[in-house]
Amino acid sequence: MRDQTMPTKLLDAAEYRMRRGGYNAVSYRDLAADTNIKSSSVHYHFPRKEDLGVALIERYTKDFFEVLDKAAKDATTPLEKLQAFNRTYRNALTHSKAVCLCGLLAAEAAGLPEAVNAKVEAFFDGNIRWVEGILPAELPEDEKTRRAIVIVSAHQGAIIVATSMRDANLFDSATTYLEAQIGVT
Amino acid sequence: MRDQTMPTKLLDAAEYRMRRGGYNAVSYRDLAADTNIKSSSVHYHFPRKEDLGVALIERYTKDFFEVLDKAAKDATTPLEKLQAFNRTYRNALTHSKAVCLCGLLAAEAAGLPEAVNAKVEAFFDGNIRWVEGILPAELPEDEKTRRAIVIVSAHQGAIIVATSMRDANLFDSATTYLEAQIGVT
DNA sequence: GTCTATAATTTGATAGAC
DNA sequence: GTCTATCAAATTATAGAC
Repeated sequence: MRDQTMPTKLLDAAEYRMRRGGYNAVSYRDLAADTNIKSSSVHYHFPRKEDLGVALIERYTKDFFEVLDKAAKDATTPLEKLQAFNRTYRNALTHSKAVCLCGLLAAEAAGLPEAVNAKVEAFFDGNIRWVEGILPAELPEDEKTRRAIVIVSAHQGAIIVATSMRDANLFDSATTYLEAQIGVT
Repeated sequence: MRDQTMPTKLLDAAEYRMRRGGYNAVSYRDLAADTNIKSSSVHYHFPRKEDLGVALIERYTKDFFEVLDKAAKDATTPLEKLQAFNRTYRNALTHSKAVCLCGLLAAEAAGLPEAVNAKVEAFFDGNIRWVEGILPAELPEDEKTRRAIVIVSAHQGAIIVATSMRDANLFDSATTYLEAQIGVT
């Protein structure tokens, strides 16, 4: 694995902090300390905090859908595809031991720059459309939309509840039940 | 309606701000301005911010379960009781146009005082146990727990997704589907 | 209970040298 | 690209008068 560029190191540090404490839990001085440069140098890469936030969500969203598409690559049935979606969220919880960046920022929306909120909305819009696309073709469009929203909402809620109760098994309890319903027409 | 005491006014202002921007979006100076006193006077009522946070979650939790029990008072079937639970969350979204205080603080947990996190956990624990209590008696305990977690998670997620997408109907789309499953044994 | 005054720290951000 | 130096504003919090 070759050396990371400074912007990448900064985004890594920012993602770690922001997914645990939220937007305001990330400061330029913390990021500078994390990457062994000075805070003024952080401003060179991301002039305003809003720029950092937007870049972070863009990378997070891109990575999310790459992992998701890879996980769903060999899946053929709606159930297998839903399991790939589930694993992608579960991996975020297991490996990062943190909530979804966009779930957290969505909750904090009122205090955030509009450019940041727009990127968060796009993440959810993409999530819902992806899930709509894997549901059984015979379902009517509005029913697909409804179920996609349930599935995305339940995954977002499950990752928050599991994190709060410090028990990752709660995530599986919540999402396994969803799987049992996916095939039902 | 008689005059509110200053602690109540402060908690009202704090709840409004915290449910929109999170824990760090609430400052003593903002609360002082909201209630027409000085920030040092706010410290008289809540010496440390942690005290304010704990008091706010305690009140929020008490109010939540009072509204919930009242809404479920005349409900007899599991479905009717679930609908009361659903209405309680939906009211929070409709009237406050904000996410659940505890859902937001759970997501920000890593940056918050331990006393605050403990109160947030207790809110979720109470939520899950309440829903377990309304599920059909013939279900095995572990299945009741599983379904309670799905229901609480889905409501938390739905309020966040609906807020982010600025469409309260998404909340109904997500939760109506849950209702259709409640009676299934 | 509320005020004035103030302390100590942190924050996002900029100017200009190397 | 990174540094030193600095800034203005905001933050939590305290001391002491009324």
